[in-house]
Amino acid sequence: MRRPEGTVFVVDDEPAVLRAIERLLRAEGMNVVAFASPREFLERHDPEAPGCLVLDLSMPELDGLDLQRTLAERGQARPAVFLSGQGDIPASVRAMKQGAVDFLTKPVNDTELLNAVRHALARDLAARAKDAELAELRRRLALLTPRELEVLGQVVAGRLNKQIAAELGTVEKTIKVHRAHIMRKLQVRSLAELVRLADRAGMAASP
Amino acid sequence: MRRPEGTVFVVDDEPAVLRAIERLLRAEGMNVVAFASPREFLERHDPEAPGCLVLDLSMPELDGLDLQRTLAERGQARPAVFLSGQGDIPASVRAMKQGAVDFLTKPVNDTELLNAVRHALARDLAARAKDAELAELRRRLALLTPRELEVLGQVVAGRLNKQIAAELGTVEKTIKVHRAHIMRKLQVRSLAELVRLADRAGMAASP
DNA sequence: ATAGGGATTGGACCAAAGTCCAATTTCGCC
DNA sequence: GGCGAAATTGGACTTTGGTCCAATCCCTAT
Repeated sequence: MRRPEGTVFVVDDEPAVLRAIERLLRAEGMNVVAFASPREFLERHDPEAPGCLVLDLSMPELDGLDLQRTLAERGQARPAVFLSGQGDIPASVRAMKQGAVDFLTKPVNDTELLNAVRHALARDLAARAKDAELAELRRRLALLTPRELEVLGQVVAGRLNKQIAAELGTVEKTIKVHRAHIMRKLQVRSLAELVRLADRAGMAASP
Repeated sequence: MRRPEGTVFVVDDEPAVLRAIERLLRAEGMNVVAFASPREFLERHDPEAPGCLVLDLSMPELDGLDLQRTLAERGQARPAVFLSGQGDIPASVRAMKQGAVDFLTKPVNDTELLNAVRHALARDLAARAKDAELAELRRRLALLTPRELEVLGQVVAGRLNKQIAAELGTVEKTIKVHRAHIMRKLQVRSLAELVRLADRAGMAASP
C-alpha cells in the first residue's frame, strides 16, 4: 500500500510509547518522524511538509494542547490526534473544540489510532489543497491594478459597464478595456467563471 | 435582557438537577422547557421551534448521545450541550465529534453552562437562517420547468446562447426566451446574481 | 530627461444578449 | 375533443459587451 500521502509527526515524552507508535505506523507504510518533546518538534519540523500530528496530552514544558495552539498561532496548524494517559474530560473537550481529529486514551487501541491517523492525514491533504487553490486565486488577483480591482468589484456586483463608468467617473469605453484586462489576467473565459473566482477569493461586493 | 431567541430544551432524569438547571436558565431570561426523560422529549417537543438542547449523558433507555443521534436521523438535529456525572472520555469525544457544542462535568459551573447554552442557541439560529435561505432558493428553483433548468445549467457554466442552442438542439432565439423566464422566476437582475444563486443551491454544472 | 506602466479615450465594428408582439406545436389531463 | 402550460420560433430592433488599432496624460524609477 503506497502511502507517501504526508508524514505523521509523533510527539511523546515517553520513549517506550514513542517507539511503539512509530513502529505501528511504519508497519502500515506511513512516513513517520518521532520527537521526544514539543520543543524538539518546534525546532526541527518542516511546516511545509504535508502531514498530521499524534500528540501526547501531558508533557513537560508544553502539553499537547499548547503545542497545537502554538502551531495555530504560527499559521502552521495541522490535524492532530491526541493521546492521554489519565487525562481529564475538560482536556479532551478542549482538544476537540480546538479541532482535534480524535482523542484516545492509553493504552491505545491500534485500530482506533490507525483510523484516526488516516482521517487526520486526509484532512490535512484536503486543507492543503484548499489553501493551494486559494493561494492561486490570490496570486492571480494580485496581478490586477487597483483600478482593475475596483472595476472587478462592480462587475461581480452585477453592474452594467455604463453604471460602473458613472460610478467611477469615467466612460463606458474605459470600463470595457479594464474588463478585457481582468478577464485575461485572471484567465477566465466567462462572466460566470469570473464571479465564482471573485467569490471564492472572498471579494467583498460593495453596493 | 430580552431573550426570545429560541428555547432551551433540558433533558435530565434527575429531578433535582433538572429543576436547578431550569431555574438557572430562567433567571437569565431564557425560555426553558424541561423533560424528565428522552422519551418524553421525543414525544412532546416541537421540532420547528428554534432552540438548543442541554442533555444529561447517562439516562435510562436512551442516553444523551443516542437522543442526539436519533434527532439527527429525523433531520431534527439541534446544537447540544452535554452534562455528565462521572462520564468517560470516549463518551465526551464521541459527543464532540457528533457536533456537540460543549461537554460539561457535574457539578456544573453556572457560568460555563450559560456560555455554552448561549453558543448553542446562536448556532441554532445561524443554522436555521441558513436552512431558510436554502429552502427559499430551492422554492424558487422549483418554479422552473425542466427545460429551463437545463438552460440554467448551461448558462451558469458560462456557455453562450448560441452554444446552448446547439447543445439542446434548438435555436438561439428560444434560449433567450428561456433565459428571460429564468431571470424573472428566480428574481435575479444580473448574471452575477444568477450564478451565485445556482451555486448556493448546489447546482451541478454538467460539461 | 526619459522609458515604461497604468489609466483613459476615440472610432469603427461585430457579436451577444435582451425585448416586444405574435404564432405554432406538443402533451398530459378533465 | 379540448384546455392550458411548456417549448418553440420569427421578426424587428435596441442595448450591451467585446475587439482592434491608435493615441494621450500622469507618475515613477533609472
